[in-house]
Amino acid sequence: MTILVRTRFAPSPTGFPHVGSIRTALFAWLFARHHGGKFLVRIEDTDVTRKVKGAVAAILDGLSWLGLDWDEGPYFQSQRLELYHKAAEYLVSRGNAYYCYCSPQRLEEMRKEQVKRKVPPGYDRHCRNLSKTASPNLSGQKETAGITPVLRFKMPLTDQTRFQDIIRGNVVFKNSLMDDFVLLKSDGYPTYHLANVVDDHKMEITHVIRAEEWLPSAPRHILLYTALGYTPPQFAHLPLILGSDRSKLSKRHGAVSITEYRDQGYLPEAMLNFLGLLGWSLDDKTELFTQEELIKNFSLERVSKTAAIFNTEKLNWMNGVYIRQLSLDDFTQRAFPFLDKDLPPMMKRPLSVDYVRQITPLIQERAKLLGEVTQLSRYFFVEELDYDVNLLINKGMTCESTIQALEVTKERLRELETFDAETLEVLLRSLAEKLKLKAGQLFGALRTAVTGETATPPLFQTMAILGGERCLRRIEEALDKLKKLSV
RNA sequence: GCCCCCAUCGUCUAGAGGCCUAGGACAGCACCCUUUCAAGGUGUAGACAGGGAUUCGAAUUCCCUUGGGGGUACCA
Repeated sequence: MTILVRTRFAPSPTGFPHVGSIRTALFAWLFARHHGGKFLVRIEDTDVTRKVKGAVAAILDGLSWLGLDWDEGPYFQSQRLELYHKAAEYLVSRGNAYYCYCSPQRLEEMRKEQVKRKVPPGYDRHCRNLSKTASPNLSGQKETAGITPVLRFKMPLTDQTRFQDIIRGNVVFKNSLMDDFVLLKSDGYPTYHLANVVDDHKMEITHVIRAEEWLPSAPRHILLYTALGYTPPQFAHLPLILGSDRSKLSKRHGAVSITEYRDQGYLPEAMLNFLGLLGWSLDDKTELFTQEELIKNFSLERVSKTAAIFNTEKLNWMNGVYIRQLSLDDFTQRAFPFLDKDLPPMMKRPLSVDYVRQITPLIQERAKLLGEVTQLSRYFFVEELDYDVNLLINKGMTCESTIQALEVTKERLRELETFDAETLEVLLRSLAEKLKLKAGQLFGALRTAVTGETATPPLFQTMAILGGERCLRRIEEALDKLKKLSV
């Protein structure tokens, strides 16, 4: 009998979807899909104070954007409180949990004291034996005095807890070093530990795939499963994603939310590919994967143990590869919203799709991000060019020789009947020769005159799209600038 | 401090005792192509953290040191 694989992605809605957490989702999803299992989404919203509005929608958007579809959920822990309370009661009845009346102040002082004395910090188990040693109605007294207790797990004082992590192998923790952690907070919500264990069991999760930061909690969870009479699932603790300074990737390192990457113009295919390779690899050479190939080849056995730095350079390269692979229509369609958003608002809308489609072939292989498209093609849209006159004067040329070259060119262009790239090339190459200029010198001056840039797509194609009229006008303007400079 | 995890080029990684004078990719550099910029091509530089042990033989196994990271909450 083969067991159906069930994995889950369990983010807390305390912020926007971090690429690290999305990478975790991706691996859990890939694992489920590879095994023909189920993938579910569960929102761990048990911290009322840290909830961020819009976070759930952003998380779900991020998943959908990458094509990570889920079979169940999203479940919300805040709607499942009863389940956790039942589990808590069970633990109390079995003597595996107890109420704790210690005030936050007392706990804080205790912690300070422990740090000062250099002993391992942790709850001192002050209330652990309260119900047995004190009078039976003590709890009643405390509660009427306005103290709402928390529920703590009664940690075994001896022995060790060990488990087999799929990625890390055998891991062992001493029970005596773990404190009696909180299961139920005084506001009635469960902590992560309780809710997570109860839900993973109830949802029949077979493989808990999560980041390494959870590794130290794993033994607590295993003890909880056991105390609850559950069979623990398999665990796979993924390596962390680090920022360039080797600390856990965070806002300080720049963009961390998957939605930010989307908005900058990264392609979901590229993002998926890149994230898939962060901590996992197939072999020593394959870099490019489609979603299907990722699913087909993914395995937890090939996930590395080492934390990985998020390498934006490589992401950019990969995104460029994916952009170049797009069909022209697809690229145009994807670039369009960026042009629409980034071009000056006073320009008339809607933008001409036909015109945009003339330009995109020239931009496609030059853009690494869709967000760069506007900047790379501005002069095709904006009438006014703003550039430094000196850029018109190329190496080995003077203001005068440039003026002369542009004057002649202008005249010749004016006589032209067909203003296409081939005609322009024939004309301008021979013209450069006649003017005794290197092709680059003439073309360079012309390029700046016509686009205001020193780096553009091939000149003749660019001019053809711009059209004769606009080119002549811009050459005229360039000449004006040059003449002002020479007086 | 204590606990846990990890350790191959700057970065992502391949490597599961001889195939390794350690392979690939990004980034770097050089050259080629070329009207500029890209793209592409060719080439180059660049790593097994250190020390022991096991073995005929170690990047690969074990131990120690060092380094890095994570955890240590009525946060997840």
